[in-house]
Amino acid sequence: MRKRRPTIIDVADRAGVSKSTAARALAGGENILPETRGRVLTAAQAVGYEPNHLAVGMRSGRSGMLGLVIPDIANPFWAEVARGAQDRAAEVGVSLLVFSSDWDPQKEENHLRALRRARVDGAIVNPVSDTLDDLDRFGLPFVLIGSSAERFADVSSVGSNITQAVTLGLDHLVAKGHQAPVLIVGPKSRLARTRFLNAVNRHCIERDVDPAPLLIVDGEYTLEGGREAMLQVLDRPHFGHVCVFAANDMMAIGAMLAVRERGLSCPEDVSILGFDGIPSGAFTFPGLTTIAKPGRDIGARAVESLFDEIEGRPEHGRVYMPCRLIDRGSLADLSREPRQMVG
Amino acid sequence: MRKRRPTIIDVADRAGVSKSTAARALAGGENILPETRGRVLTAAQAVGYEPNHLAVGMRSGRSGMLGLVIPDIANPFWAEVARGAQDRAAEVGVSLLVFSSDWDPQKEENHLRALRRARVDGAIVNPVSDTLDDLDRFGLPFVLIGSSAERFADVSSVGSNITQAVTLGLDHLVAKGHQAPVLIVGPKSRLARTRFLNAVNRHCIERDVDPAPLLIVDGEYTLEGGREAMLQVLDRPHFGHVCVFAANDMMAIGAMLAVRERGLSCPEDVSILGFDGIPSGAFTFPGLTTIAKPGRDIGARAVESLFDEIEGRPEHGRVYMPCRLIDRGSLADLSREPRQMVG
DNA sequence: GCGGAGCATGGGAACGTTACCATGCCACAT
DNA sequence: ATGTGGCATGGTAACGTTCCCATGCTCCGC
Repeated sequence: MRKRRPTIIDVADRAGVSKSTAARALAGGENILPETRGRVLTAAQAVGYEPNHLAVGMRSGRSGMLGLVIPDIANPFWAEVARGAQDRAAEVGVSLLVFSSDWDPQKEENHLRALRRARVDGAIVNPVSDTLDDLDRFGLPFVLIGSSAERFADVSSVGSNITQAVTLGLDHLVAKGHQAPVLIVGPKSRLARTRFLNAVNRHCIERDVDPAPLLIVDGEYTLEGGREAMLQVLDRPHFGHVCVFAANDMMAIGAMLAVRERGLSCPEDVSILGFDGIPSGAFTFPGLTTIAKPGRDIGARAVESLFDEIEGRPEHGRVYMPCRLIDRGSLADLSREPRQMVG
Repeated sequence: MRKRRPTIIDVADRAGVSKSTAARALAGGENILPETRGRVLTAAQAVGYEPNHLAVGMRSGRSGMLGLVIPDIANPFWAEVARGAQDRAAEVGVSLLVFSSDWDPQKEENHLRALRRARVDGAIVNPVSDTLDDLDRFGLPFVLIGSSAERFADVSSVGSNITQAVTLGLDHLVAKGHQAPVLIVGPKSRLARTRFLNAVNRHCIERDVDPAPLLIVDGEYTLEGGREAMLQVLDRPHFGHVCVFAANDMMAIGAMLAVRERGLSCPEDVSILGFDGIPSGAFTFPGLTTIAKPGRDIGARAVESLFDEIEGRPEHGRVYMPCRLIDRGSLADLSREPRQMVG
């Protein structure tokens, strides 16, 4: 037989006051005798009172919970995002309901329904569906995250700053003496591919370089996709040091495996630059030099924006979080060596 | 101005019935005219009714939420556990409140308090504190997970089967022609170290081998810890092929880096067997052969046990989930080669 | 000396749901 | 014809909290 959990009435009784007074004391409100408050606090401690958030949410309309819908909590990047959101939410005593959608619109819809029913105060969503119907029906404040959020204008969203990231990467390559990197990018269907290539083009034009001759190779956003793309590159006739900029760390690591498979070595024969910043980039040999997306910051900032949204001061714009370079050794330094004239 | 969310009364009014009848129809209960139920369901659909779980939880005493407190959601193993728990919970329409304790008893306590206040129906906890005080005070059904749970007897807990895992690993090593592996284990203070070594001893005795001569090397449970341990092994005078069984994938990967650092190669000169099954074990070259802990299954089984606990049919014992071997190539096959006589 | 301001406290409604009991109706057996 | 049982439905209390208003008291100024 599990015993009943103490309520504010138990506290009030023990302190010899009414439940209104007990509530006032616990809320730290005004108009209460310090001595009375002390009695109530002592009583609450004594009976082991814990406020019932269900009741609070019911009465106040604020459940103190937020929803987080990401593709997969077991994916390192999304786990980082979740962690950032969690930490920021915990600072203000808010709990997070976490769901994984597996890039499946049906699951996404189910999860959003669960969030509506749980009466979360708002939600952070990496949208899978092409439309915002489910989210509109959501009828609650929400903030989108990730690159897929960029399809929707006039909605609050948080993502990484691809333009800045690409600039960072390409400038670093140039500083290390590399020219015209081969670009290993995702499949044509993916929005992220277009945005990555656009950023590269913009950067080249800004630096007065013609982006047209850059070699672009396709592949799935996976280890195997990167490996195949790299094999394709190595099997083309080529000359001198090869430099590769992969749109994703998985592909970059796959490319590194391919290099070794062909009996070449990184970074002596091939330089590889990744993009994501997954921790396991440190597990390869040499460690993967990459541009890290600020997953944790994105999660934290999304919670921040969501609070704004909830408080009724929405920004309705996209926030771009800056990326940073992690230098681990997969890039050769050719800047001291004699330049190879091309063309 | 955000408009009020429809309640069961709105549904009842629109269907022209009382809220009792509406509730019965929605609950799919007995004693209701099929035609009436139809009208109610249509009305619910029309007004976009979503049951308020806060109110349900308040009235029924079941919030439909579970708590999950793990060390770090950004750690691949724990992310897998979370994913497994999530999926199992979602099957029955239960939501998960996820918290990261960072192995910090203070944070653990705060998270448990948050769970109590949210009135979750139960919690799954990887315990950090040495005592169960916080959990006892929890006053709710709970299930422990992970190896740190084994400190506590007479409590429901779920973890991986270390004994079976070690048997699997050592038998596999023998099948590949290896003898007397060097054991790279964690620091003396850790409980997991003892349990790992005990399992090795038991296995040796069972297979009629003297475990005494096995070389045991210490290190932190990190990449660097594994690297240093391996360097130590390689710098000792040794002879022939070296075989290493690391108690953790991170250490195994660190060991692999050390091998390459000394100009040797894996698996030609050194064979390495890991333990954990983190996905990034596939990123090394060669891929890490390892014994995978069933993180997802552990999470799912913990939810299962927690349901039992909640329903009042507690088992109060430890469940050991079987591990499996992932063969990726970091072990040389010496079984066809001439045996090296030792001693 | 008395009215009213100001403060500490108490009483009660409301949030949305479910569980229980009451009501009214029809059909069937006596 | 009348009691009885079963079934569809309605009414209402209760879950634990907060918020608003009422009450009673003290203290101050006229």
